[in-house]
Amino acid sequence: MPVPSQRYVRNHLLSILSPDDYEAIQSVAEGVALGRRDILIAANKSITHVYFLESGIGSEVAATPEGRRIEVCITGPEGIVGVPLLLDVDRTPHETFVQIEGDAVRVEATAFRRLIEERRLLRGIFAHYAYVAHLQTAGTALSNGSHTLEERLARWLLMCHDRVDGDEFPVTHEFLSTMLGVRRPGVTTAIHSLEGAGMIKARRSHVQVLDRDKLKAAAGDSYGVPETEYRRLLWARR
Amino acid sequence: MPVPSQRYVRNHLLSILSPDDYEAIQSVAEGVALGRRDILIAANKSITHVYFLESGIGSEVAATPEGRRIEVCITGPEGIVGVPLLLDVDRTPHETFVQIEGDAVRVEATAFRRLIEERRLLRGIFAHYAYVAHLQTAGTALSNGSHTLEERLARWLLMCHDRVDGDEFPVTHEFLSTMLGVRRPGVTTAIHSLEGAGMIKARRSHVQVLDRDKLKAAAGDSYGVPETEYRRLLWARR
DNA sequence: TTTCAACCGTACGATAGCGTACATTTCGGA
DNA sequence: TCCGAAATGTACGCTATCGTACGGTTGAAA
Repeated sequence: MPVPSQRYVRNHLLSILSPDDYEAIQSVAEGVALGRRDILIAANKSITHVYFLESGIGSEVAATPEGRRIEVCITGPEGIVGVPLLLDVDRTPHETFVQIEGDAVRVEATAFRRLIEERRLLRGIFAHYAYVAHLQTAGTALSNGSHTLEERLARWLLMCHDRVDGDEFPVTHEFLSTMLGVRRPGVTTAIHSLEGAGMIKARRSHVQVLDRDKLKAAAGDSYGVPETEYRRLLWARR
Repeated sequence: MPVPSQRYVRNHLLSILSPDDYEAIQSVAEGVALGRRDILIAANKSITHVYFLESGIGSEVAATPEGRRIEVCITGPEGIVGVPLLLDVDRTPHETFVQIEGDAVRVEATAFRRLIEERRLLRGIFAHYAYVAHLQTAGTALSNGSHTLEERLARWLLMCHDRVDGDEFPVTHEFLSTMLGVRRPGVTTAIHSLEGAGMIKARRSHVQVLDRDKLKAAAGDSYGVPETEYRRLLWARR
């Protein structure tokens, strides 16, 4: 698959690069389609590529040796999958997989390392994203520790909504329950509650956001901190 | 206060730098004493310095506009306080304060930026630490979402124990309750439970670790992932 | 030496979420 | 068109933790 010209690239980080930096990336990048559950970064294996999502969503999951899993960060077309490589780290105990299918521009690890080493501005922009990802993970820690399931669910739906086209996206209760680290029936009732308040519409394997403002209210202060910082650091940069 | 020679420096990151890199840092650094509750990085204000702790512990706290607070990461002499600066970010919504008093070597922000820009190896080592800090925050998210209070408390005590000299350190139940995002009486009973099992000894405003192995068992899989990665990435480097 | 604020112990009803089980609905493929 | 697996709805007793309140203890400062 071809890599789009910068004019048409949908990944926000790529779109704000200098034309020169973009060309440098383009010359070593390739386009790929991402299917649901594809593993982009496998746990404890060498990281082969970084991915700039053009559409779809990737999920980073923290795991313990005993097999406990929970989502700590999600990335869509606003970011980059493969933050460890940015930090000169070749592999990670976490796994990142495709939560919602889409397309991506990807760069092989060695080429990527060379690029960020040689290009200061490129490195700076990606570093900013790495920091926002840290804020998001910290926000997840905050939420997991002190918000109700309903608030956390609302936060999660908002974060997905930010990253997809349109108001609807595929997701099952079962999937949500492992991402949030709660029971599946707990998700079912929480979804009913949001649905009853007219914020969303749930159909088998899908959720549609009906009233984003109400959903924000339901999320309370669990939503917004990393989003604000993203805007401050990564909007309208060049 | 003077900055020690590399031979005697206690901060692990500084100790593994090349002599040349250390000298470069030393020439722009100063020694400071850190008192309990001193704020090293204030929320939403320009970051003035990075701190290499020589002793003591710093706490990074995520906060929302509404005032909700919870600890997401702690740093002792194994790390660096001021990760945002590493990532080219000048300020952050989080606050970092001194949890246990001690000493530090600190470097003014502008000088630090110049150093990491010019020195590739320095940048690499610090980037590795930034990644371990991300793992720790992710571990906090995992724990907050899926471990019991007793497991989380055990994890927290182990992480402190790793960073102080000796087996005893100052901490109040009240403080722990805000760090863990739980009720203060909840901490009291959890501490009693660990104490009853002979893992720790609690005195007014202090905790002493008696049996680290048992404490590890009590923490279950909440403890260990970032610690293992720290060893892989940052032990015996030069 | 006294005082008082900080710290700690404990209790009790309330509740969010758990673990589990099982029935029902939906949809894609044979 | 039918079947089976996946997804969803619901129920029930259980447990961890909450919110709150209050009394006891300790140690540093006056």
